[in-house]
Amino acid sequence: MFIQVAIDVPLPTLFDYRCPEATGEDIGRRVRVPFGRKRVVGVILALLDQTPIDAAKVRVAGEILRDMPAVPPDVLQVMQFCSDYYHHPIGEVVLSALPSRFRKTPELTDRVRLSVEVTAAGRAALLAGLRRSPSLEQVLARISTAGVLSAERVAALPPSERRALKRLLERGWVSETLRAAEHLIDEASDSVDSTKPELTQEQRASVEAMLAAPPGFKTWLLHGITGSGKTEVYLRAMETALETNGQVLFLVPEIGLTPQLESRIRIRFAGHELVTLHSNLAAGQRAANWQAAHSGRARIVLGTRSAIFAPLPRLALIVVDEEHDASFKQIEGMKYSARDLAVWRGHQRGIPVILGSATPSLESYQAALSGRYRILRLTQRANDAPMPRIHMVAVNGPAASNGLASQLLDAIRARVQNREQVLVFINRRGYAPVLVCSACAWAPSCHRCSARLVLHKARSRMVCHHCGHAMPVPVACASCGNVDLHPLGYGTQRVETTLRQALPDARILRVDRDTTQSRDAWPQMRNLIEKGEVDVLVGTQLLSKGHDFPGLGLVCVLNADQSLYSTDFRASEQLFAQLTQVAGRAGRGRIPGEVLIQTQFPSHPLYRAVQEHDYDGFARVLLDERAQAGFPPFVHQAVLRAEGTSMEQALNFLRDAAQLAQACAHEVEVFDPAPAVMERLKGKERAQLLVQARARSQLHAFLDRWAQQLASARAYGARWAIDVDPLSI
DNA sequence: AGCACGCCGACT
DNA sequence: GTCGGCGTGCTC
Repeated sequence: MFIQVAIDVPLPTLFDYRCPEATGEDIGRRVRVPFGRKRVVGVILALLDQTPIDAAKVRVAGEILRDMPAVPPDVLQVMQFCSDYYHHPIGEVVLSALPSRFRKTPELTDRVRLSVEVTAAGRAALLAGLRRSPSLEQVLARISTAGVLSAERVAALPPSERRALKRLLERGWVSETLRAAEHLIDEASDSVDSTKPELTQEQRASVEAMLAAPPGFKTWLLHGITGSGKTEVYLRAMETALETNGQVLFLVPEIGLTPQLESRIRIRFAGHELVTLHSNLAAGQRAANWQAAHSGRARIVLGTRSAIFAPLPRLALIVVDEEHDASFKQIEGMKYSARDLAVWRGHQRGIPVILGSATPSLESYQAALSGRYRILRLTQRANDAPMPRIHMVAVNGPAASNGLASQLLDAIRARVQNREQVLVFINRRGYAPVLVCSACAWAPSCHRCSARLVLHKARSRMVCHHCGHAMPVPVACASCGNVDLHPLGYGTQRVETTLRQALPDARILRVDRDTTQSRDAWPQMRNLIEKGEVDVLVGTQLLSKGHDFPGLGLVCVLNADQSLYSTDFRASEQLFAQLTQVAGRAGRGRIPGEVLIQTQFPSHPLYRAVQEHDYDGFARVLLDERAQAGFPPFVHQAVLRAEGTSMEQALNFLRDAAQLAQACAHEVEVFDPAPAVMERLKGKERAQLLVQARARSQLHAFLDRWAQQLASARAYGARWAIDVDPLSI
């Protein structure tokens, strides 16, 4: 008996091993195998009676790791589909979709351990004191101070303390099941009414439409304006799925940004176990949560894109919230779209999928227009709050009064005096994007990337936003020696400085990647915002996503115009979505919301559409343009990306690839190889080649042939990968 | 990707 | 004479 094993190497093949003990039960299980001169862990994908591999080459498999549950067949099928569709090596797909715990070679004694934390009973015991068992008390106190003792630290405990931990577990003073947000329930259940809110008419219509649909696969596009209560519709649909003992997979762009959503789901379904799956989890906890999903114990899995690979034996519903968000598309490694896979998996399992957004992607919207998805609309805000009023503030040239037009400063001042909160949104961090020589226009740039270094005054450094490279701020021009270097343009730091000068008494908080780096920085900031201890928030897109700040009355948007110059055909779609989302943060409480967009082009059709909250009209205009110009969703694209130490390497490979493509392309348009928009990135020269076709089937028939030829083509030392359905080209 | 083998330049 | 550069080739 032979087994076919997926191994974490960038090769498009499985590897066959002799394995007499393997049975059908072992498909999806991990196995220790010799590979080259190493021993690695792979996953068994198939059993074979015989192998076409040369008998002398076939080696004997090691131990099958039966302590872990097998990856179920439907998940293996999703992985196989990914490998085929995205042209990514099967071994990397399988192993990268598993929790990291399951990827590496386990030691014989290394079982997955759960993180532990002190229970309510444990806290009570600790308060009462454990005079007769000092060692128990000591360990209990340590876990209590640590909050959570990670699986790694549990494993590292000395034997005596391990024994103590075992007794604590037996007494129920410490619990093994880690529920990171349990405290949220405690906190929130005091203040939040958890009864179900009344549905608005539109919400009820949406819920009823879903209930009335015949069981089985269907994709619903829930198009609900900001504040219209999409979440409540998800919750009702989840209720139905949970009632019939099903499991729900709930995908979000990022976890941690909006813990309100997590606590809301936990509160509503307090009787059902919820686990999260995302990259910020400790390895042990992620493995434990994966197992909870696999066993069916976890009834709700709330996760980011990689959670699409979670094993869910009784999966009954998939929700993709903010489906337009670009973070559902992985841009490194296997470049999959979790949103598209969600629809595939819904079809595979014969269950409904809900894609929700205030600004659906044009792909999803077109699918709804064509009848492939069914659209559900929420056009009214749930709590009768009016939509924010949006005004354009015209400025002449980008450098209006230190970044902010006086009209904006006046409006901010008025709101702050009125004890309302203000959000100033600028999609660029740092102080100024360029530091330029006033004599010869020289500006420091990154030596590893084709990008200017950004001035970070707070750190006194020049920083590359692409590779992280940082250097001291130059005192003189490297080209002409002139000492008069001045910052050009505006970032969050500079706007913060301007605001501090203009509003010396206001409490100003900057929220960007620089100020939220540490793990609990953002939760603390959110706490300050919620308690009303912040007057003005200055931040990047971190602040635009899904938050609910009831005290927020005014949103100011500063450098939106930048996107109007972009060559990316998706720039308009994304700018409209971003402005709509950020505008949606205003006036969610009792305060009527207002949005001021500072622009040089106040009558630009995009701004008009944002102002009129006219998603449908604008989406149709964009779709017409896309149809005319032959862009997605009316064509299907793939990009062959290559990188090397020189541009010639990359281009030579792509020129050969283009020739191969011409030879086997029917109905497929092959463009010329060209340097990437970001020619140099992290010290690598990059180029790309676009191919597109009218029909998805044509593109994929072509890609199958082409990828095979590319595998044996000369690479000139370049590295390459195919990006199917690229988001940016 | 790793990690071998393999064939040519500067060092104890 | 050896250490070490990265070019090519393989991993069941």
